[in-house]
Amino acid sequence: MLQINYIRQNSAAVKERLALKHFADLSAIDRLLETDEQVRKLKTATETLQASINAASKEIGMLMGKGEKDAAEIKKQEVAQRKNTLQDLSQQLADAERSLHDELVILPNLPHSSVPKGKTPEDNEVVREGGIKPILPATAVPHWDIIKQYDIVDFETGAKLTGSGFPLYKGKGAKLQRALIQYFLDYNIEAGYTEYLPPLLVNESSAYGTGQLPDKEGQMYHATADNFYLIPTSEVPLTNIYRDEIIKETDLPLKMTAYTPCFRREAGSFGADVRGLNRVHQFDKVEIVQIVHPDNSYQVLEEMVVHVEKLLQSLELPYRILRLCGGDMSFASALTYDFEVYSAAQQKWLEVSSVSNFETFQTNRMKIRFKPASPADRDGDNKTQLLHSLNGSSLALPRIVACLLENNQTTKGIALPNILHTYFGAATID
RNA sequence: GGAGAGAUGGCAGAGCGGUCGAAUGCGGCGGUCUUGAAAACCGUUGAAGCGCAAGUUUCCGGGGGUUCGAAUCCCUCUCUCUCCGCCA
Repeated sequence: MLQINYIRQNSAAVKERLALKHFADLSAIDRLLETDEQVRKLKTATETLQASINAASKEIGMLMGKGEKDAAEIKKQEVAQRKNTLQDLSQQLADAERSLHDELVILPNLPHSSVPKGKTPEDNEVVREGGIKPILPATAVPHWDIIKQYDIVDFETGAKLTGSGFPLYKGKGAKLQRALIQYFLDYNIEAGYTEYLPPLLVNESSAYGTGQLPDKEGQMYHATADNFYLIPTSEVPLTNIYRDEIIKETDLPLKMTAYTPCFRREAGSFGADVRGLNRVHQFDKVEIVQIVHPDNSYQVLEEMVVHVEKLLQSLELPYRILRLCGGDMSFASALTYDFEVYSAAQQKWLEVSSVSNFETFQTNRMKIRFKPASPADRDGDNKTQLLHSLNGSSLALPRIVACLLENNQTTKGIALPNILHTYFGAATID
């Protein structure tokens, strides 16, 4: 959620930034500022009245104490009248505040100055590419055929158990998942991230905190009997660990990692994109999250990008890094880098990671703040400030698996990259 | 699932319907003392908002109510703990 103070002071810039994100209704900003004006007027009026009532109540207490009952009675009547007005005013204030919140919460985050113009994925900017695209034999097939050949993922039985998009991993397929998860976690921990194993269901406040609610409700599975949501990513529980906390500056940065299954309803998706492991309702992902000082967040973002890049390099997969254009970015992000790996058999790029800086968009909702350590070394005061939050996949498994299978297929089986041999307990899947 | 107890500041823990944003202790920060440190002593120390300011409002788990006035009384929800039941 954007901060109203910022919008008030920078309305022209806000409009310009929102336009880059293709936010349709820029006049919403003017309406928002009007509502804000209204709220502040009502607030002043309400509080002045409340102050007079509080003062009168104290007087009544004193009069009662002195035994001057008649004088106290007169005061009571006065207060009763003012309370009528107060009720009216505070109702208006509550309405105005609700409108302000509703108008504010639908605004997406402002894109960073480096975000390229554009509306569709074609407008994303390729930052760099790495790895070597393999030259596959004529007999090469896509992963949905490979998994049948080696009997390692069974979609039909998954559909029987649950529904389509719930793969059943089997034998070496299951073990490959476990090997990748273990490797990714070890890699992240090595880089200073603390491992967590969070709940897979979260309450409404948590889903709201990271921005899944109110607008993306339909994307999550909802356990209605208890009003819990199945997490679409471990970003949700991880970031919410620090909801409503004021963090000591000396404890920064906070670096977290977790493996969890992720659940996505993916309502409305269709077509060739959804074949095999390309898009599923339940998948495994290892996530990294950082909560950092606002001065460092873009440096940290670059570090996270390099972190993920090296991970992909270690898997010996051809990849590219994209800087997403305004139209392709997520609601909450200020700057996003997508990682794609090249699926040689499908002859297309598959997104395997998305690394974003949310600046204060999430932390404002969650009230994740810090108090500057020493007021003396800054010229301003030492008011608590919002921190910046960032996250990225490191990494999401299904498409990595798809590429590993497709790009490494040989007549003697799937030749796994060196780094996985120990984790998997073998060099090939055959 | 059943019965009971509880939720107060970073932590622990008081709190009679008015003088309570809240005693006290610990912790934190600053200082005195010290070559330095410890101890001792002194001071200071919650958050959010409105206002140019003076100031003022709100917050004692969440929501609602009683009252001129609620941390304190009532209702309700959530959570925690103890005991019982069930269970990997």
